[in-house]
Amino acid sequence: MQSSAVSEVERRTQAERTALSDARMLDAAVALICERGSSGTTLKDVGERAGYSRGLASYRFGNKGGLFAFLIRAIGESWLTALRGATRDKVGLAAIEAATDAHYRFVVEGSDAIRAFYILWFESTGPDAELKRVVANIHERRRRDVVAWIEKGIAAGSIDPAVDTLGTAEQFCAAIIGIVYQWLVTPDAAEHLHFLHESLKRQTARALQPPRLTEN
Amino acid sequence: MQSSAVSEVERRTQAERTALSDARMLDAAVALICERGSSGTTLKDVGERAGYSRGLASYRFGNKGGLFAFLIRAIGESWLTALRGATRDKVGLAAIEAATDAHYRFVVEGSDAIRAFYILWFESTGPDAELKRVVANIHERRRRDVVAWIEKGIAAGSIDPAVDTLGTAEQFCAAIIGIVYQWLVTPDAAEHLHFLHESLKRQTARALQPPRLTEN
DNA sequence: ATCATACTTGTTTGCAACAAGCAAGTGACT
DNA sequence: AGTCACTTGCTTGTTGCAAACAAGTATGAT
Repeated sequence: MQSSAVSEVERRTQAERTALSDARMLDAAVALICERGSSGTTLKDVGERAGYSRGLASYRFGNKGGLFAFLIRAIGESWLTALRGATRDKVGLAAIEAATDAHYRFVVEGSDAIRAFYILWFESTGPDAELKRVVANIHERRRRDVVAWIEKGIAAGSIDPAVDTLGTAEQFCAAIIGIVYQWLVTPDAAEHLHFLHESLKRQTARALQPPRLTEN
Repeated sequence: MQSSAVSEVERRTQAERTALSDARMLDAAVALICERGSSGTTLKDVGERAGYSRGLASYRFGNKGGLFAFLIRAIGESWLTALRGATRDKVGLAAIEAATDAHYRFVVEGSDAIRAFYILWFESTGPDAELKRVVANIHERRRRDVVAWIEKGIAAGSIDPAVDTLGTAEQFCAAIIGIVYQWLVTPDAAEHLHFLHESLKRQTARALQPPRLTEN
């Protein structure tokens, strides 16, 4: 509004230009991945759908792997922020339950971006190097968060110290992945997704508060 | 050995020829997928690595999706057979535990084929149509098996009839998927994989034999 | 000998990847 | 403030490669 308010050509700084094209290409890529899958998404289409030339996505991200890594990073970051908000000040089972709820909401609400995110996530199982590293990194961070919650719960006295911390955390993360998988292949079953999250909370609660040992 | 035993060119029936080339291309594809991922695997390389021309894989399977569907079907079938053997005559928790053990062994032993199988499995999360249907089908069959085991366990009196049959089955299948994911991204941790399977058995046992209700 | 089926080779099309050019923003010097 | 050299965002031209299909050759069947 400041410099040439009348001119139709809005003047932007270089940083703003890239930020804008990045954002537009992110949207375009998300839409394309949801529509055609990641292998059906071409760099050409990403650039053009974002309103630029066929070459821009290629130029900016180098190759398909670069684009995908960018997407995972960007969406993953926004997810991480949301998660931190949801679990702030919580420890132990309460934190895990809050995180599970947040995950459910995130999946249901953010739909398209999250779907693309997880499609890429699962794609990273092949030996595709870069993407694999990024995803493994996020996954590891998740696991560490869960471990920390359990340990703080133990310290606070709300969780049995005898609990297998690492094992439970891994089980929990594995279950989340499994749930997401179900959602991806059966996207319509929204209520079903809710059920699986609830069920996971119950199972984790049981794992963290083991029944009093019978003495044989 | 029958017709021209001396001749170096062994005579085969047409059926044998295709069976042989199918098998060789399956091996080649498995190896390539493990080495380079599915997107890095070309039909040309599959044909040539199997000892044929660049065009054979394309001719036989039509397109990449066709090849992948073939792989999933072939490997999935062999897995299903192994599973049926392992759970024969078992019901309830015993069947589920046997199936879990069988899954663990299958993954550890069959390594390369199973890895390729699951890499493709996870890839099928995108909207790639054909592969997706095949995988969803196998997944559904698995789930139904688990439901049947639980129901038979209830009928046999070894499982509490109040148990949420479908929910537990889905939880179980989701956990298997999650475990496999872990293995794919961290293939070296073999003992870890064993732990996750054991842990899943324990959790499922708990879910199926809920602690006697406290009466509040 | 003929026919059918397995397999190969030729050709087209489309994308990825890179290179070279054009355009828009930035900062310094007057 | 104006304009000039430089940097950075973006586009267009080109090459190589794989998918997909068509047309041909060889091998087994009858």
